Amino acid sequence: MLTRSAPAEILIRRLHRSTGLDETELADLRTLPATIRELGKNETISREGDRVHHCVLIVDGFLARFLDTREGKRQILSFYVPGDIPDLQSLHLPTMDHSLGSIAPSKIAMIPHKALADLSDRNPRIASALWRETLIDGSITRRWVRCLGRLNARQRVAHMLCELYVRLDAVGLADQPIRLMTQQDIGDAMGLTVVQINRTLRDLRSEELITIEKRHLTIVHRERLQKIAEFDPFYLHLDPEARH
Amino acid sequence: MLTRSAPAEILIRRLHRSTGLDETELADLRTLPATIRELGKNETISREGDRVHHCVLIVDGFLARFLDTREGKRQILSFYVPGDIPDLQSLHLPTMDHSLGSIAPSKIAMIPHKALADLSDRNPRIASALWRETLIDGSITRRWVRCLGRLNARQRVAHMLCELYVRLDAVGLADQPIRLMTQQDIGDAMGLTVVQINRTLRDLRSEELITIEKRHLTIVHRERLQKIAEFDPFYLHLDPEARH
DNA sequence: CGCCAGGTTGAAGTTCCTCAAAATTTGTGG
DNA sequence: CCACAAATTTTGAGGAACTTCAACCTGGCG
Repeated sequence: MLTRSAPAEILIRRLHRSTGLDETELADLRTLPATIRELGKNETISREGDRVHHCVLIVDGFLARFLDTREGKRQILSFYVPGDIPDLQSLHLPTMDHSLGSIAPSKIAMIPHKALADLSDRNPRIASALWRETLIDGSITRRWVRCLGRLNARQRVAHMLCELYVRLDAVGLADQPIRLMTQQDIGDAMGLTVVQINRTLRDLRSEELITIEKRHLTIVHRERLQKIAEFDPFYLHLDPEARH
Repeated sequence: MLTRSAPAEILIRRLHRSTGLDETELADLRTLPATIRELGKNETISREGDRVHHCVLIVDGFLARFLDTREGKRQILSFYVPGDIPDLQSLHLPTMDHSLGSIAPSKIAMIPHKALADLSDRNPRIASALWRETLIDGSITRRWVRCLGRLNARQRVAHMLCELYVRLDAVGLADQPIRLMTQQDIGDAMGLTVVQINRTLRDLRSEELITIEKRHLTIVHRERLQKIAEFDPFYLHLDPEARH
């Protein structure tokens, strides 16, 4: 059970923020059964083609969805932060069309599909909130398409950092410097090589737009970075009432 | 009303194929009100930031979702073919986070959100079928991320052509040569310039993998083209029971 | 028949990749 | 807490893939 457990509270806080539903309406989430799992770095949770029976709620760490190419190159499709449920789509499409794994030591709660489906049937508001989360995930993926298709390395990296900051900030994790994933992971996400990521980060640092100390990122000039990246957080739909 | 109209039948056939629901279960779709609209080439239906109140069902033609960059570059996020509802997400996220427009003369049916929402409430099977469509759309977008991030021009174009073929085939429109969008549109979709698209298509033609006559595409060697593109149609989730 | 969107080609330039090596950081066991 | 191995970051040099610019075709349509 998630009763008063950290996972339940994370999810409630998250859905409260994204949908505006109050705690009473979301209290049902505490009835969800869940198995906690601790993961090291680079552990795969599910693979393309797998049939899965649980959804994953991130309690701590970073996960990523990814696809591989024949020559062993990896493309990360999306990063996920605490409070995210990266494989919510598996509730309706249980055969994975991509893989899911950790890119940092992480803690996850595995929630059986059946429990989530039953809860959704009982509680249409929660069903709707989960719907919404999945659609926002789609919006993020579409931004990445634009990012990969039309921005250069500098803009892509800047965009990724802006998005990461805003998403972490939304769950209260951007107060201190942000622990970054490896440059290889950033490259796999932005469709670039590690070398290029390294040079781009060096340039952003030398312009004093960001600092990185012991792998921890601080954004020094958020406005300038956002301008470089053409970043507008609207696509994250963080404010349920926002009208652009 | 969509009663026995072409739009209703297109949607019923489409959802029948993708979900396995039979005609009786989907008959309710005929009660949906709809306004038919004819579009020329390159007409915008809705823009990033717009608040919309209808979903669009494609009856004939091609639509595309897209995002622009500051310098006026356009990134197409996805192509849509007859039977698709490209903006189903607007039912839950009514403020557009991207734009939608035609890339060929097209015929669309505009269905009011309210009617679709009411029908979904009344008929959970249809609700679920629509859910599924949206999730498949997400799967397609994720493939495009991999395509843009990790494939070269040749592979990207091959992938796009394979996907277009299979999606059109699924609605019975791939028997004759396929009327292509402009090379500019293909470039905007694959994150490449027109020039590069032109050269890539020329190469694919000279290898006799495809032929293009009067802008109509025929895939001569589908297997070889799929191999080049690393194309596996599973991600389209066309067969509701497929397990990879 | 002539206009114009769209297709085609060449040449030069840029961005990013590849390969390779070295420096630094992180993690682990003693 | 140190020493060592492994992982990650950093830098350089050369090359490939794609872009940019600019011109010239082509075919469908009024």
